[in-house]
Amino acid sequence: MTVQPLAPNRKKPAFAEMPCDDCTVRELAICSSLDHGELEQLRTIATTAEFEPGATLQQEGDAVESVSNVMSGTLKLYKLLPDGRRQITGFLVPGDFLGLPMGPAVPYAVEAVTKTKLCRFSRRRLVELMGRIPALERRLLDVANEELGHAQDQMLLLGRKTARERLASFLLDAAAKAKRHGGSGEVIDLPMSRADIADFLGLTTETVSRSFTQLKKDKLIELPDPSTVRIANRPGLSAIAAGEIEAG
Amino acid sequence: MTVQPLAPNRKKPAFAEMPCDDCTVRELAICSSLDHGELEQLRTIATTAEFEPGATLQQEGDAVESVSNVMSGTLKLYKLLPDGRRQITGFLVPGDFLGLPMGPAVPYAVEAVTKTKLCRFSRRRLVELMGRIPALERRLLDVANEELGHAQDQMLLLGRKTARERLASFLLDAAAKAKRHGGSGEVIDLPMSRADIADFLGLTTETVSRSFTQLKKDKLIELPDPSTVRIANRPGLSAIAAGEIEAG
DNA sequence: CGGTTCATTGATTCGCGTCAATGCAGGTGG
DNA sequence: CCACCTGCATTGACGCGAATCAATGAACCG
Repeated sequence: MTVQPLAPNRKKPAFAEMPCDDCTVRELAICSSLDHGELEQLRTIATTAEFEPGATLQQEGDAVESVSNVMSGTLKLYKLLPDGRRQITGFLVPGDFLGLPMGPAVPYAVEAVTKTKLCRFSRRRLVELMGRIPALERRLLDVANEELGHAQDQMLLLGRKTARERLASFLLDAAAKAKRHGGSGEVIDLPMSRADIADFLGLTTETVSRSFTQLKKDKLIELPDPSTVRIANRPGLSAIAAGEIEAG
Repeated sequence: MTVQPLAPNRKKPAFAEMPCDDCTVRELAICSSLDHGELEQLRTIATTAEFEPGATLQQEGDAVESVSNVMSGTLKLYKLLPDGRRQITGFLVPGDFLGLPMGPAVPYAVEAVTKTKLCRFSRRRLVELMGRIPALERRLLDVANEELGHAQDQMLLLGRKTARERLASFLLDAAAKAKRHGGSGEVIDLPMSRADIADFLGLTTETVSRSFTQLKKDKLIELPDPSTVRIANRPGLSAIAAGEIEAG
């Protein structure tokens, strides 16, 4: 998951600085739908940017000037209520697209969980490109459809699942994501804090922690350290995540 | 429980049966992006179908053969857990598009709340048309983006809002929807049961009912009958929905 | 080393769920 | 026309799962 260091680029065409050939997430990102010529066009409007953990990329309501592919690192998207209650609507990992839903203003805040590198496009120019490259628009529609599916799963989780079921679902999703990026599917690295997990699952840190302990006691997972989880009993964990178990 | 279309149109071009000129939701539906010639093309692949209240249009996991515009009536989309817990992910009203996210199988069940009329297209042929009509694809992307925005709002609601706040949010959304269709924005008709509202808001019917009573007591709404709500104090209701109020 | 942040665990509270009863239409058949 | 359902909304009594409040421990760091 390591990426070679980059010079700080700003607005210059990033031809030399951003060789797509070296991009480790090209097959996952929206770029995967493009042929060589189209990729060349996209490349000319792309720049890179890097953020440290905790950095705020944008606030809810900010004007959207750019959209991005995540090249490395992890981001969190969240919404806030006036009194500070927070709901994290998603985590973005390498290959994910940042910028949906596309509107004049972003409906959520974005913050870096780990050191994160983005491949950025001007939103305006991307829209222009979409007009000329149907495959790009199609790909974006596919991504939006995927996101919509995840969002609906998350609604079921937040509206109807117990704390235990929520955590089980989260861990399985994380494992699936990790697998897409060369992970084993058994061992999961969780770069985000318990508070982040709680705000994603609609719980508190205490409840998340207790649920971890509970899953561990039941031999469904192992917890070598707080940010590393090993799935010890996948069928059991899946059954809980799916809501197939009566009691705990 | 399952009801078939009343007007059994199958494959015939529905020129006579579905005169778009008479369509009252054309300006709201995906059709709004099309010029006359394009509308003509879409019309040739459209048929209509009608469903009685309670009719199941499709089950979660069914193969997708068609997508639709809602012409009249109300639909609910929902997901189920094995033990019967249900999460309604959305209600569709006239002008809404049924079929997102577009995949090989629908990730939710669809049921008619009231008598409902659909303008239906073969999914396969719509995808073909999308290839030829960029505006159609663009419009669908817009719709998907809109849906994504709503989904994220709903995640905040389900994960972090109190029962009272959830109901206030729901009523304001319903009022906004009604206004798009010529309603006053003050009086809301709720065709769905308390159980449906509960399953949409991640609550129980009892809690929904108690929250109604509470809002009524606080003079924020009036409730002439269970399916009719009048907003009596919009600023107050908005403040609650936004989570700006300390206590109840 | 003190200071800070974060995860875990325990004790207690509370909002909402569960269980139960009542009321109120609307439909049906005698 | 009325007796009797049946389904839905409302209300009350009570219990539980997760939140809140609080303390401890572990890792990191200047």
